[in-house]
Amino acid sequence: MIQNLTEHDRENLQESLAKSGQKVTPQREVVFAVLLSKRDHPTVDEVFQRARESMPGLSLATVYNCLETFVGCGLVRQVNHERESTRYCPNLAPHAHFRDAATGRVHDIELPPAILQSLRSILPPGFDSEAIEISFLGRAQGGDAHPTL
Amino acid sequence: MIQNLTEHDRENLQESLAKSGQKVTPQREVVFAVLLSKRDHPTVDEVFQRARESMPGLSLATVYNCLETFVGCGLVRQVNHERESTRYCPNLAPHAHFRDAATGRVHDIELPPAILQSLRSILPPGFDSEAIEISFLGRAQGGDAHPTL
DNA sequence: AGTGAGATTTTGAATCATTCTAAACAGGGA
DNA sequence: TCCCTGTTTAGAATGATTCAAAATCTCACT
Repeated sequence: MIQNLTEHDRENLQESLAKSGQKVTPQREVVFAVLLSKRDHPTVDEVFQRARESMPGLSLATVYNCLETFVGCGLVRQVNHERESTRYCPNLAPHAHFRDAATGRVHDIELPPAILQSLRSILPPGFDSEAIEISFLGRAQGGDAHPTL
Repeated sequence: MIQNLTEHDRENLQESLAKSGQKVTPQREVVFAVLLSKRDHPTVDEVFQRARESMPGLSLATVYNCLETFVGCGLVRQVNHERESTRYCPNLAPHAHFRDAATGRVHDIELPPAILQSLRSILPPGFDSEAIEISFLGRAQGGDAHPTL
């Protein structure tokens, strides 16, 4: 069972929602509490299951709504920005991707080995990485970074 | 219309497939050619549309198969590893994610500001990034990086 | 207490990418 | 030729997410 929000967390929720002109609702409180009480990067469905324990009538759509709202006002992060169709590229050199928020286009960004190295070094001992994925989200003024390679 | 593979590209295809005991087929040639001829990170459906121009009978399932095969033998990269359900986390501090391939669990990895800075610096002029997403895929020996925060 | 506007929630249907299944097919030995 | 195995195909099935419309709630104003 999910415990209630602390005074501090409720205030935080209240303020963040207020900034985008939205209100605290019982559903939002429960969903937020779920997120805070077990920080294991739950899926929407997991949040739904857990939240239902304290609010049985809660609907899945509401969980989607709440999460979208939270992400919108910066209370919560989405682990997987890129939920559109998978894309493929034959560029095998290590590189990052830049998704232009305006056009949806994806550009390759060259990745210096030094950076790759320093990234690997931030992993705590015991963590072995096979692949690193780096993607920027933003806006590109000009044309292509790597026109067509 | 997609041009044929160059001698060199066909050899590359042939060898890579051979390594995992697979064969070159007309369908695979076409799909590979599509990938090489316009490097704009197409979705499966875009690949399908383009490939159909030179091979009208081609089926969508085959495109999925080919792409999976190519990724499997390292010929092609998938831009979006994480195609499972979206996950959410209330950790707003800048951090990377580490997905344990064995358990599917996602761990937070602290991200030193210096690294974030150097990452931003690799963007060519004109590219303005609002968000950076970094995720490792690999195996974790021990327990959690950030047990429950 | 009553009314109305607007936001929020609910239910269930719809969408869309992806995967699965089963049948047809292709090609290379025995 | 006949089988064996890998590949392709069409269409059904799955699963996450979104949408639409009706019901409900909140709160300001009366």
